[in-house]
Amino acid sequence: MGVVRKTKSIELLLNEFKTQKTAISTIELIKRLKAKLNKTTIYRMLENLVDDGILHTFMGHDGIKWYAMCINCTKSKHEDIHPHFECIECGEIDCLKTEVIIPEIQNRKILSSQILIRGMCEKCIN
Amino acid sequence: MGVVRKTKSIELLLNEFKTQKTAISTIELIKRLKAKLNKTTIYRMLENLVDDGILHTFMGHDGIKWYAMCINCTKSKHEDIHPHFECIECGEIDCLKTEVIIPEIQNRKILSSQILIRGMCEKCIN
DNA sequence: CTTTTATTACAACTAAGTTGCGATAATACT
DNA sequence: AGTATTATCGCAACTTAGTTGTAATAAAAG
Repeated sequence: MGVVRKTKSIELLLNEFKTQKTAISTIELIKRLKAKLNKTTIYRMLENLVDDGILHTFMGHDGIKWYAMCINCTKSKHEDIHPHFECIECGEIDCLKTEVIIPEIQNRKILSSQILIRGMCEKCIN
Repeated sequence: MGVVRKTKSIELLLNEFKTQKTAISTIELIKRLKAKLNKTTIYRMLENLVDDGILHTFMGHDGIKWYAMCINCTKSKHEDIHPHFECIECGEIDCLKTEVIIPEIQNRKILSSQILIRGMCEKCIN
């Protein structure tokens, strides 16, 4: 349904994504905001913000959900077909601008793709 | 630790992967084998078979685990760096031979990558 | 055939995420 | 501004995938 009202909760949640450029997992958000927000509220807000094209979501390697700010997304068109990079050292995940080309496959129709690259980030490589 | 003994349970489980070439999710395996095997046993066997390089595992889009037979894997070297294709119509997932090139990224070290392509499979495209 | 110990079943648990519903608070309306 | 409407929120209870501890079972070694 998307976000209709400008509430304090939405402001609090979006503030997390404004002060941090990298992706944030649901469990991390719940941990950070548990003093002020109920986890159900957080789950529902995240869903609404994805509907509105403000956030996009993807899976980490261990099957938990991550969210990050959309850059060129609108309500109707999610341009989140970029790869994500997960550092195995610090656990941080961010969006990559790197374009990965998925070749056509005979007799199949590709609709979307999720690419999770794992390795060492700039900070942890040294 | 890997598989040490040839038990009826292992035979039953591997039989599922012999009669079906595509990947199978844990919940599907538990459903199919629940009359004969306990779910804990299934989870532990799957873990062992991955250790042995017989199966490889990856995440579906909804965060549940899938397993498939390895083709060129050994105990020490998992060559499962291929993409997986999930049909949004029938839900089946299979391994692709298609090679996807992940470009180098400045100041980062890539160690592995998971690629999940979603779309319509041969059967469902018509 | 006995002993060793990997394997299995069972029950109880954990953790991520969901659902239903009454209470609260944005926003619209007069 | 004051009231009505209804989106949003909090709480409790639930669901589901996966894990852990432990006693019983069964490969396979001696």
